[in-house]
Amino acid sequence: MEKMYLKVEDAAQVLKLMGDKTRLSIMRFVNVDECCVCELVELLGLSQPAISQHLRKLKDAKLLNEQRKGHWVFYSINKEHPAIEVVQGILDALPNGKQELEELSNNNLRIICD
Amino acid sequence: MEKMYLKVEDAAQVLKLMGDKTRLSIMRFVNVDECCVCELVELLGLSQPAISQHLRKLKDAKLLNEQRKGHWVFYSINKEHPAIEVVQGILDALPNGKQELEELSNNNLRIICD
DNA sequence: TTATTATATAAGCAAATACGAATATAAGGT
DNA sequence: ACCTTATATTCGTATTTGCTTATATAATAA
Repeated sequence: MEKMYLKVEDAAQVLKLMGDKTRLSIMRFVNVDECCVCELVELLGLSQPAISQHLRKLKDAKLLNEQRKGHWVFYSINKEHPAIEVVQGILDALPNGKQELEELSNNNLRIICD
Repeated sequence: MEKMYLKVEDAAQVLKLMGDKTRLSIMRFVNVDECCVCELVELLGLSQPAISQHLRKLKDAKLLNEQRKGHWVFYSINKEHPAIEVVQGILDALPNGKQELEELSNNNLRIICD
């Protein structure tokens, strides 16, 4: 199998999106488990519109999948993204969000749907 | 050896810097071989001040080393950077700059100092 | 010294960005 | 139908960004 290269412009777009600490942490969290907006608001300490706007950019770039479950909209990492290996390489170099998500659980702030 | 994680803020800074197609290509080129400013100007088709300003940002972030040789200032990738593995992972996913640098050579536009 | 070449810096500006406030939409419960 | 909760969108704004133009600095050669 021949190695596929990303286009420089496409890679730059992904890196620019991940080059913001809020969005980078969103990716850290959804890399552990899908998250709904209110969980990310809680985890990141920003306003709901701010989080929604970041999520929209990540979704527009196909880095995230969106799935509504009742009241909530859950976001998950898109493992089919052409740059997924680069994305995972980046996230692997960071402390993942597992611990923070567990703290959310302990405070009964996690949303469980199914 | 215990795995060292980057801080989210530090990683975000590196990604933001690489999230610009001009700077990302600068990194592609210096990853092949050290380059002077005028070579990068030629390769990237931007003004000398524009390139200088991009180089300064990369240098300030310690992603690049600077070395003067006579008239010229050569920039090379800093292999000691804490995020170097992430950086290399990104560059490995891109077509490297070898071919474009060879074309420069063929047009006698490469600067050879030592 | 003066001229030339390579690079850096400063100033100004248009475009992009990240945010909050206010408002709109969507879903479920009463 | 109404209310509440979760999310999205719109708008205004302060900040940042990437570039150009003009100028300054650094190194070498004549």
